Amino acid sequence: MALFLSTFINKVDRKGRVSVPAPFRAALAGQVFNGIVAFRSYRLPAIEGSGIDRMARLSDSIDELELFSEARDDLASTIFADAHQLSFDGEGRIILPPLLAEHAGITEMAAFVGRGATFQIWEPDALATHQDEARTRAREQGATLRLRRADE
Amino acid sequence: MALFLSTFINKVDRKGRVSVPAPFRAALAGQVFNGIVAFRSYRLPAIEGSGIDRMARLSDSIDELELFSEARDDLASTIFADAHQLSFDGEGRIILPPLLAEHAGITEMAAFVGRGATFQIWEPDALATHQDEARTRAREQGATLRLRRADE
DNA sequence: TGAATAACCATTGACGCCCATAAAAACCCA
DNA sequence: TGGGTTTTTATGGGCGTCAATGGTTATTCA
Repeated sequence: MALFLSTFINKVDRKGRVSVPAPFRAALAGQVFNGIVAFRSYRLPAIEGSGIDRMARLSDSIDELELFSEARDDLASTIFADAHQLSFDGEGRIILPPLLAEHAGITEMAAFVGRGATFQIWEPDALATHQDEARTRAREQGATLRLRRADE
Repeated sequence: MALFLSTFINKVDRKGRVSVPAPFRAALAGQVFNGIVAFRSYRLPAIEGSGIDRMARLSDSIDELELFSEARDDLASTIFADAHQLSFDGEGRIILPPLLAEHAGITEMAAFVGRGATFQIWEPDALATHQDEARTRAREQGATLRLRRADE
């Protein structure tokens, strides 16, 4: 499974193209679709991104929700209907669809933020604000995580 | 699992490169990514380091939290966004990103401190100060530790 | 035929890769 | 055990390559 780490800030050119950071491209290498999958985050002013492999897993997770439930319905329509397949050009760039760019407030620069199995794309200033809040919240609530054992 | 012991102080050259101590490199041998993962310590003026295997485990742990929950979000953005993959050059060196070096106050020299499954990178003087304090605190509080049995 | 998109090429600056050297550690053998 | 030899580390520097970015031409679809 791909592992996305760190944050990279790249420029959006006048044609709406952005380079996907080389390490992210490397993490996606070998997947059936040569590009990324992106959709609007429904809680944050950001774009959610991942490889196409992850979408298959998401589909499975949602499949496990109760049939005809409202939650399932909402998730399915929010995520899959809104998902864009953005393929790489020869230089590893994607074109940010206006709808997504707008949702994240991206105009000049785009910040690619690793989140482990997925990543997000933010407007750099909005990202800085959000991270301050997230860090504070994580610390205040003493968010902890039990680390899985290697063989678990 | 990698095991990092002892302390090594190496020079940072003008290109920002530092040799990772050979014993640490040996401990990391065989991992999928030939290098280290580093991020700013939350509580200390130091850099936290580990192999990529540990990050993969962290990613799996976070994957078990509820999708799109706030807690998951906060953890992911706090942990992964700030992590850097630093690969070894042919001589076992890494380049310290300015952001990390700055956080730890590292300019000339870097101290690699083994902490078992992980390690830290310090500015040598700051490390000495910190260790004095830690030692004093440990003595005052009579810190003890129950050793796990081998099969526990 | 025009607009949007995709494919192609060009530039530059950073980074990875290679070689060289010196010191230290490990090794070997008498 | 001790002295000498070999190997490994740490460190410094140069050069080629690739990533990021910008622009131009071809191609597709309405």
